[in-house]
Amino acid sequence: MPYKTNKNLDDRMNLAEIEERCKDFWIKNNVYAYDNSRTRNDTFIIDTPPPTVSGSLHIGHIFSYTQTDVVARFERMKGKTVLYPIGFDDNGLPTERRVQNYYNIACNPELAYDENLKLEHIENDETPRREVSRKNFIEACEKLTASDEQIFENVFKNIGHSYDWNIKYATISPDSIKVSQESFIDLYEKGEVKSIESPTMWDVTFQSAVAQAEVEDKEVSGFFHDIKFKFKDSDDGIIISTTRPEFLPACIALVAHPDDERYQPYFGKKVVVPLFENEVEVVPSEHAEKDKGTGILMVCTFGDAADVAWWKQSGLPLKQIIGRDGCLLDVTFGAEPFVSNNPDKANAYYAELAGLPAKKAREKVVEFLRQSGDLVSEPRPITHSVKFYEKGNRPLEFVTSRQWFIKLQDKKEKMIEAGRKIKFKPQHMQIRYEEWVKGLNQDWCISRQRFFGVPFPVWYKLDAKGEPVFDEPIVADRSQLPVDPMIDTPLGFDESMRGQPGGFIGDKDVMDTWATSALTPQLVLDKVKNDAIGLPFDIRPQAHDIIRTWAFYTIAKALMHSNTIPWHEVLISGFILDPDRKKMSKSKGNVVTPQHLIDNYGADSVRYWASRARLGVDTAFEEQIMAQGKKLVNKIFNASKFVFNIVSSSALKDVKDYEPFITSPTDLAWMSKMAEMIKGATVALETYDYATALDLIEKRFWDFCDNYLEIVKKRAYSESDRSAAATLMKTIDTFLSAFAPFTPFVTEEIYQARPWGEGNMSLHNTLWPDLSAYALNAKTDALYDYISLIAGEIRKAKTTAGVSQRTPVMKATVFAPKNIIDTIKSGIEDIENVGGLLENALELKEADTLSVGDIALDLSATTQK
RNA sequence: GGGUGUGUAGCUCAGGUGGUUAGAGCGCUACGUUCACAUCGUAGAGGUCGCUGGUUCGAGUCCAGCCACACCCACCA
Repeated sequence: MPYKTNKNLDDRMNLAEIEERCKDFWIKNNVYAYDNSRTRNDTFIIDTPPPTVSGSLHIGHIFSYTQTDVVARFERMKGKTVLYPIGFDDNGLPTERRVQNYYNIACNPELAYDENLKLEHIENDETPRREVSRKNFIEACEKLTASDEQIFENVFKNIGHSYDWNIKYATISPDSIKVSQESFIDLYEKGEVKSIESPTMWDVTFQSAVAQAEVEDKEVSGFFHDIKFKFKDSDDGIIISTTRPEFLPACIALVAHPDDERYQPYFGKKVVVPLFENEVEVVPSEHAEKDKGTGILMVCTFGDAADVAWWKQSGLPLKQIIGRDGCLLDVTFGAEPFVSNNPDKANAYYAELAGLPAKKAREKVVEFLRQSGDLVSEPRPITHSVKFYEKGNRPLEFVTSRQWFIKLQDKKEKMIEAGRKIKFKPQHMQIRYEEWVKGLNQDWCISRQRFFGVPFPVWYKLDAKGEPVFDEPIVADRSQLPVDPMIDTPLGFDESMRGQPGGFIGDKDVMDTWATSALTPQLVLDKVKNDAIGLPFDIRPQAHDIIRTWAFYTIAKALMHSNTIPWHEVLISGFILDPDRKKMSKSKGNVVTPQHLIDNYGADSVRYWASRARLGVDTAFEEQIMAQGKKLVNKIFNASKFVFNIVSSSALKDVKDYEPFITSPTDLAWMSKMAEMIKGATVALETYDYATALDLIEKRFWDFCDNYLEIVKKRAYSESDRSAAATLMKTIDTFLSAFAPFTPFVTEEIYQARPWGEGNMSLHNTLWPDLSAYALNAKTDALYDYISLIAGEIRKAKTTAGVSQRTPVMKATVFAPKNIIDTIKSGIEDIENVGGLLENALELKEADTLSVGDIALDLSATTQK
């Protein structure tokens, strides 16, 4: 399909029209299609980040994704085929959370499917959530993600990202589920994945386990409670400070440091837990620190991560009192593990607590302690940091449950080694990766007790009593994938045996969303089905906040699956900060969305803004830069239009092969400057330093408009001179290519409207310019600088005199060393033209240094307006 | 407490291997406006390069120590 040209750029520039024309042209002509017949060496592969589908893209996405697009476009123009996929991360908790809020629903897997269920967006979050079946819930997720993804896709197309839209994946699609389940099976067979029952960090709102990487600390206010644990048959005791007195019923020991003299006399002795009256021992352990608080603490199952660690090596019984919903479980004192010297009293207290959320239970316990006199002083307010799921708003609890884990702790060394084989840009981001790996203290919990995600390809046999046999999971055969164990039946079983003693049940959990997004390279390979390519890819662009998740997990999976690194380089983009240098986030309400900026300034200008920032550097959002970009785009358009006019009326109008006509010394000197620019920009782009490349190109372009174009304007219009017109053509062609990765819309429009050249092909399928043939030696090259300087001095003289630039110059003297004078002589006509010099007005005099003086203006010519 | 980065003009940012009067764009001021462009041009004002020491003939640039800000991790009785 040919491009609908705006012939000779006759119309005034209309950004919206240009953008529409280009989008249409690029898509209909498959301009950005990946060519799978090319060799790996001729292919550039990008592991594009699939944005999380959770509402709207914000300007930070546009920022970093555009930087990658510049790289992709450059590599394409270097002659490579670019495998530049696009994906959407639409499975997992973030999506479910959005769906719950958007439709105000919650999943209740007990309910039956309602095929007439109507889903509507509900703004008011006050009304209680409507409960829907698992199937209805998943359908709601599918519905909302589909419309969200369409919006994302439009924005990406509007900003001109050159993805191959044929290679589009979604992490919840059947293909992705298959790849993700294959990954699970592979790791299961390799012994890298295990299912164990153990205390796990648990989000009580989403009622799911979460992984270390998804946890973040938040400062919250709380209270220290000083509680007296009395020795048996004594009024003396030990005072314990705790922030979580509601855990008293689950207390299993008191712990102090072995060297702590204050408590040495008590080690081995028993104390009585207030209210619940069970006896616990005072135990020495390195776990406690002498100079923290009172130096002694109570261990409960489980108030925090340290409790879990201590409990694991203690051999003491587990007293789980927090349930999956964050409320206190129903337990009875009087039998193991809830022993008590006074079960009736303990049960009476506990009956008041059972079913309450932890926070409410805490208040109740404090009230009881106050009454019983065990609270030795009033609670003291403190702020302390507490672990939260990054997307949750209630503190995490430790709940014992059966979860799938991928073994990571035994691979720290290998992971660091792998990280060192990958080049991080900027380099210091590698240190972040290593620090995270070093600090790993848990395996990767990949199961989530949720609904919209990749199911585990696993069933469990039921024994004669109907209890699941977790130690011998039935793993799906690869031929069954993708599989949903809640619907599909394991090989060798009949669906009628589901839930029956001696039969089977499906694993009802889904996988952590990262377990799938850590496979983005594999998802892409699955899509393109080309055996000639594989891991490692060339680049992984991403932001620094997800080094510990996305980069880390992808490296881990590549290592475990194929013992390789997933990519050669990681390009870390910076964040966009708000004008107060604060991180943009929904909760702060300072998020800027992109579409109105594209509408106001044009896609090219927004891209210009993004391309100016260096990798890894956080940047304050500055709309002025887009205005600056718009000026540049306008200038590119107008300068091109001007050159088109000149060329159309010149002798070169119908000449295709114009380059041999570039012969005049000034023009050759200019072309040398252009060659220098291309060389610098190429080197910069090859190392992903697009910002430096843009800077070089832009500076030279403004120089072109301000100086070169002014210098040759007059000569270019003359019938006899073909060199100037040819140089202008070559210059415009070069600038169009050089700007193409940055401002693809305006450059395509101009390229297609050129009065010379073919114009059927997209500019973005042409090759990056090579001007090395024009690189001159420094002496000849300098002619352009001299002329610019002389013209500048004359211009300045006119400005200082406050007269029009049209004012003729009667005399001007250039002082310069002999060799420079010789050079200048070769461009004398251009100097006269650009300066408005009368005949013989220019005088050249020998001197030690180059300067311009004795400028005499013909003021009589400017008196009338 | 451990780690990383940043601190240069009112604002947003550039400033390889240390070298003459420290740069750009925006903003501000003045002037101009020529047949590509007012989404224009020319010129000007504006900086003790976070602070303090050190190395050096010479430091924005190297070293040490501080200060401020941001981010990551850990602790969180």
